[in-house]
Amino acid sequence: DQPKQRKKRSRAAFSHAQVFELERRFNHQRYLSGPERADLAASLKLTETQVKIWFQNRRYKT
Amino acid sequence: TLEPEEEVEDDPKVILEAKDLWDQFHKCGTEMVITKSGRRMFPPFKVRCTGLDKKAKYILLMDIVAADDCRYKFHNSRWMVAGKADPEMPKRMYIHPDSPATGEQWMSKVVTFHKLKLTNNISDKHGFTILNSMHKYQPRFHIVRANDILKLPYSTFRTYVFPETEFIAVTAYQNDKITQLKIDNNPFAKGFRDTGNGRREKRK
DNA sequence: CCACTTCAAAGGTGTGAGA
DNA sequence: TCTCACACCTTTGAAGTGG
Repeated sequence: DQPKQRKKRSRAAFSHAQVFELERRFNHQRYLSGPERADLAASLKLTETQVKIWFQNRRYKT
Repeated sequence: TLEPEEEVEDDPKVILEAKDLWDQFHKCGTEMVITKSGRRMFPPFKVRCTGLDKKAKYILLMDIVAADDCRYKFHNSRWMVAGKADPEMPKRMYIHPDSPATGEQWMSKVVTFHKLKLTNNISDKHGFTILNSMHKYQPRFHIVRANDILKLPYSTFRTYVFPETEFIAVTAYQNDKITQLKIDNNPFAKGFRDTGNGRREKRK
């Protein structure tokens, strides 16, 4: 499914499926290489920056 | 006991978190609200585990079973038996979302079941725990040694019961003392506390 | 990359009315 | 007894800022 994007300037909330996949990958590797990040971003329909920041936040979060 | 699996040495011990709080509620007769859309428990059911095998994988789960076969009513500020229990609801197990995980992982943190929700909706599709209003229930905690969730039904359960977590399911609170305990301790109900700082006005 | 912060959206409380 | 919309809170977590 799609991330919901409405309004001007608001917080993007990733879909359940997107988080599930991100989490699954994180469980396997805490760091992503450039190409890996690009692939994952494309398959999840997220920007590379979003994936990068997600992993960064996820690592910090305990 | 009779698993063809590798030798696993464990002797699990489980302690209930926030026992003091549970005791306060239990003393007054704990009530848990059930709604169509699902309601969390308060106090939240949390446990700390020790004595698991660090390397072995475990599935942790909960269920909530009838404490007796009675229906209750709250009369004259007291819970009284009001006849035989209604037909039992479909029985559901709540598997902790982190399952399966290693003993080391489980023991490293408090195991929380706050995502378990209670409902009175017989045709619930969310996997919530379905209960009968005005009936008494006992939550149970289970540890199962298993690496695959599909093997669950054939595995050996180790079951732990904490009597102080017993409660009566209600659709609206009956005992004012319970309502007050919830308001005083549940952060989400902070808006109903009558702190001198005159937010909310009158209370009876 | 990490450390922390920011700040809406999401969502959990009991209420009190009306069945 | 039960249900539902509120008002009033918290928690969540992507994005911001600086190192």
